[in-house]
Amino acid sequence: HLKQWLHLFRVIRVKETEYKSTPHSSYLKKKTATGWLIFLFPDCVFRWEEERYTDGSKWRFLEHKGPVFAPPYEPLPNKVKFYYDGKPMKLSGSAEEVATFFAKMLDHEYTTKDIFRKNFYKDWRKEMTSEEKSIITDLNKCDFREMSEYFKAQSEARKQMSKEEKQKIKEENERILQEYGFCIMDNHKERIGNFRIEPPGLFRGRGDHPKMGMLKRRIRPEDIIINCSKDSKQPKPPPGTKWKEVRHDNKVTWLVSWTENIQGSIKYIMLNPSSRIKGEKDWQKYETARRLKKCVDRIRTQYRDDWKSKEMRIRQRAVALYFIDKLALRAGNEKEEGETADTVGCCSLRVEHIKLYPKLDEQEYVVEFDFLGKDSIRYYNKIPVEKRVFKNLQLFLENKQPEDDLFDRLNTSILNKHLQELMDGLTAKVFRTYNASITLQQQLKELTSEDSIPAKILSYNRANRAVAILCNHQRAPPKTFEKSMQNLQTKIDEKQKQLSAARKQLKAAKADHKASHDEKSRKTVEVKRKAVQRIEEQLMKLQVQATDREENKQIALGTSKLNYLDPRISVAWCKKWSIPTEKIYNKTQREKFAWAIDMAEKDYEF
DNA sequence: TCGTGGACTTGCGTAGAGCAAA
DNA sequence: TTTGCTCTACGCAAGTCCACGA
Repeated sequence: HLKQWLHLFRVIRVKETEYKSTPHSSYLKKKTATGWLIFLFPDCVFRWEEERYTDGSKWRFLEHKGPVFAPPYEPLPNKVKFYYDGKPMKLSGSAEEVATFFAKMLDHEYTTKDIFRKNFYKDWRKEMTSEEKSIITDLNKCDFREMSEYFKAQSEARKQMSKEEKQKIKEENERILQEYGFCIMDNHKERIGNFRIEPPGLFRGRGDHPKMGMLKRRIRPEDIIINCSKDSKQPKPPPGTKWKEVRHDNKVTWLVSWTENIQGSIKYIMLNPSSRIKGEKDWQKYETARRLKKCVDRIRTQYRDDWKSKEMRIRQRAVALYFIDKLALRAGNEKEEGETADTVGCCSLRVEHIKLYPKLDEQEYVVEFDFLGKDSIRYYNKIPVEKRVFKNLQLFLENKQPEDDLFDRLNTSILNKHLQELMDGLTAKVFRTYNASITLQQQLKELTSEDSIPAKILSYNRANRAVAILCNHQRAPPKTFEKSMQNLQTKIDEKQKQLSAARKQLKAAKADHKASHDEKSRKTVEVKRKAVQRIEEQLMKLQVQATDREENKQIALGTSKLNYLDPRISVAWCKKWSIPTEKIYNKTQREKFAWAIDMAEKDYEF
C-alpha cells in the first residue's frame, strides 16, 4: 500500500547510539532489532533542501493528464425565447450561445456601457447566420430578459438541490480533481493550480477597458500545447481531436498553454503554490530582498547623490528610484495604447498625475500623486519630499503638456539595467518586497506586547495593514459592510447595557455588604465584581473587533500576505509569542508557506 | 537599441462552502 | 432547520521582467 505513495516520503535510518534529536515534528519512528532508528518524513520536510539544477532546467520528469475542457454548450429549451423588436426569434446554435453570455450579465451595469455593447454586438454578429445578420440590425431591439430569467431560475434551482444531489456533484468534482489535478514532477506528486480551461464568455477587463464586451472564444484541443517529458505517459486529447503540439521543454515550468484571443497573449496551466518549484522560487525572491537589505543604504546614498547629477537622465532615474523605494510604486512598463485600460506605474507617470505644492498645510515641498495603477486602482497620496527632489520635479515638468511623460528619459529597462549594476538580481519590484517585509518586521516589534492572543493577533493585523497601505492594496468595501458594522454596533450597545446593569448590581451588593458585614454578602460582592470584569473584557473585545473591521474597510490584506511578506517573519513571530501558526495562516496558506514554517525559528531575522 | 513574445508573479472580485446565530 | 454572514478557493486579468532577433 505504501509503495504508491513512497515518492511522498523520505526514509532516514540512524544508528540509535548516534541519534540526538530532530528539529522536525512530523515523522514516524521505528526501532529495529539491530539498533537502528527508522524515520519516515513527509517529503515536504526535505524538498526545500533538495539540489537545484544549475543548467537552467526546471525538471527532469514531468507527467500529467492534460487540461479539463469547459463543458460543451447546452442549447436553451424551446420555451425560453429571445425576442427581436418584440417578436420571438429562434437563433442558430452559435448565435444563441453568444447571446446567452450577454443574457447572463444583464444585471451588471457594464452591459449598459457603450463600448461594451459595441464590442459585444460586433463579435456577436460574426457568429450569426447571414439570415440572422439581416434581421438583427440593432442591439437595442434585442430582448434577452427571458433568457436571463431562465438562468436566474436555474441558479436558484441549484441552490435548492437536495443534500444527496449536492453530495453527488461534490464527489464528481473530487474525482476530476484526483484525476486531473495532480502531476508528477521529478520525484514529487504535485497539485496543479488551474487545470480547467477557461470557459468561453464575454471579456470584461478592469477599469475603462477598450476591449470590454468582446467574445472570449472557446478553447479546443487543437489550440492546446502540451508540455511533458519524453519518457512520461502523454496526456490523450478527447476522442476524435488532436493537440496543437506536444513538446518537451524542461526550461519552463508550465504543463499546458494556449493563446487567448482578446490580447493574443499566452495562458498557462502551472503548478499550485504549494509545489516545490513555486515554493523555491518564492524563497529565492525573499532571499534577493534580504540581499537588498544589506546594500540598501549604499543605494540610497547613491541615488541622493544622483539628484545632483548634471545629466538629466540620471536625475530622472534617481528621482524615480526614490519614489519606488519610498512609496513602493510599481516599475511602470509602457503599454500599447488602446489595447488596455490607461494605467501607469512609476516610470510611466505623466505630468497630469502629479501636482507640486511648495507649501501645503504647514508642510514644505509637497507632491500630490493621483493616478490609476494596476487593475485601475487609484493611487492618491500627498507627501512631503526633500527639497532637491522637489526642485528636480519642477525641472522635469518644464515645457511639458499634461499628457507628456514625467520621466521622458527613463523607462523600466533602463532603470532595471542600472539596478542590476548596483546589485545582482536587483529589479524595481524587489524594493516592494523588501520594504513590505521590513515594515512588517518593524511593526511587529513595535506593536506586539505581552497580552492576550486576540490582542496579539490584532497587532499582527495592524502590522499587516501598514504594509497593505504602503503597497496601496485596496478593495471595494464589501456589500454587506454597513450592515455587519451595524450588527456589531448593536452587540456593543447591548454589552454596554449589560455592563451598566452589572455595575448597578455590584454597587447594590457593596452597599448591602457595608450594612451587614457578613460573609455571604462579601461573596456576592466578589461574584458581582467578577461579572463586571468579564463583561468589560467582552466589551473591549467587541470594540477591538469593530476598530479592526473599520480600519480594514477599504484595505485588502491578502495580497501582501501572499506575495510580499517573507513568511519566515510571521512564523518566527508565532514561535516567539507562542501563537499557533493556524491563527494567522489558513490551510492553503500553510501549504504555500510550508518551506517557511519548516525552516524559520523564533530568532529569524529578515 | 528597440520591439516583441514568452514566462512568471501579482491582484482583485466573486461564488459558494461552511459556520454561527436565530 | 433556516437564515445570514464570513471566509476561502478560484477565476482570470494585468502587471513585471527577460531573452531574442532585427
